[in-house]
Amino acid sequence: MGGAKGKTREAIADAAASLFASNGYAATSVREIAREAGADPAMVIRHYGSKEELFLHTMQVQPGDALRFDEPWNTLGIRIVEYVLDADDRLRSVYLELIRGSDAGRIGTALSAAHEDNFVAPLVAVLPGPDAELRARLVAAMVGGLMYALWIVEDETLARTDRADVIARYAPALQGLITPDPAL
Amino acid sequence: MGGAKGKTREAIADAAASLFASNGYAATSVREIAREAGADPAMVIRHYGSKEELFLHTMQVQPGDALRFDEPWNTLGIRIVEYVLDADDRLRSVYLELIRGSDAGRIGTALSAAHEDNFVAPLVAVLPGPDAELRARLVAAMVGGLMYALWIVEDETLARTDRADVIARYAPALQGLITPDPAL
DNA sequence: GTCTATAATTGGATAGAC
DNA sequence: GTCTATCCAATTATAGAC
Repeated sequence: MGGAKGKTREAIADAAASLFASNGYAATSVREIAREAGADPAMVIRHYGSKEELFLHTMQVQPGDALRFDEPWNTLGIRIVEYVLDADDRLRSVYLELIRGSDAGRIGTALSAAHEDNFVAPLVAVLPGPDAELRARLVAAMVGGLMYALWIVEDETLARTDRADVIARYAPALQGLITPDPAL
Repeated sequence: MGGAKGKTREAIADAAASLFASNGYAATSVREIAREAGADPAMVIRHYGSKEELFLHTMQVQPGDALRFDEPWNTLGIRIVEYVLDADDRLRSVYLELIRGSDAGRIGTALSAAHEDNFVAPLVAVLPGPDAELRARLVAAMVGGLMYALWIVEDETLARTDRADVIARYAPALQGLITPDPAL
């Protein structure tokens, strides 16, 4: 882990990230990754063992991508919606490709882990009140729903809708699960 | 369209539906479908033109699967959540495989169409009040979120949670978008 | 560490006899 | 309508020279 030793190794990872993001897992070949990286197909396997390993190594939610759940609860719904709306292309494609590849055992596991680590667990940790775990899991589901509509179904009308309007309508639904409901 | 003429044709469709549902699009081969149907691989192509055509022909939301949107609005949120929770294996796998295959052009289009025809359009038609289209699209997103959490991520904890509790927590969020908000 | 060459499979789809 | 035989393209992954 140091210096310029793994130059081609990094080039392969970069090329893979770019191609997996653009064309998806199935449509990206090891040959194509090697060509893009200026390396040899054999090196791709030599460095990462298999195409799936390389995919899992590359398509990960980075530490910097994580949403902060430690600020005031009464605006958390808004911040969560903004997190999805403001996601950059890389983060977006990571989730998108994990979802699309979720039938392959390891990739499905990686998606479950990302969902659990990045949304469910932090939410469970901060949510006050009863049924915290259930509410956290349903909030996480709603986040997934926004990703689903915008990134998978590609609801263009929704994507073109004024950002503030989407937040004004969707965030309260999240907030309703975040703020403990005395009546329930 | 009658009689016992297309016997193998139907056998192929049935085998394809079963295999696509169990193993997904990519992992299912034309040869396997033929074997399961007791037919010849060539017949699969002869009848349906291509594997993708067969997939699109097979993995469709049937008329009987459709949710009714014409009953009283104040319980629509509950009925929508129940629709997802009560979905049978076939309907579930149709959505699941459309989502997973959504990077292939035609399949992605089919998913968008199913989403639009089965959720967004009927909702827009019945929702009263302002921003009906935006609210309909966000309700559809929430439905997708529940599918996402239960079927793609396979949140086992959520799946094991008491049905009534899930409804009690998630349906109000949908209902909040369905019932016009005078303050907005 | 790197590359050439190729193994070993598998896939979808077609041609043409019956 | 049906089946036999096969084509052709593409894949991941490996073996072994340099």
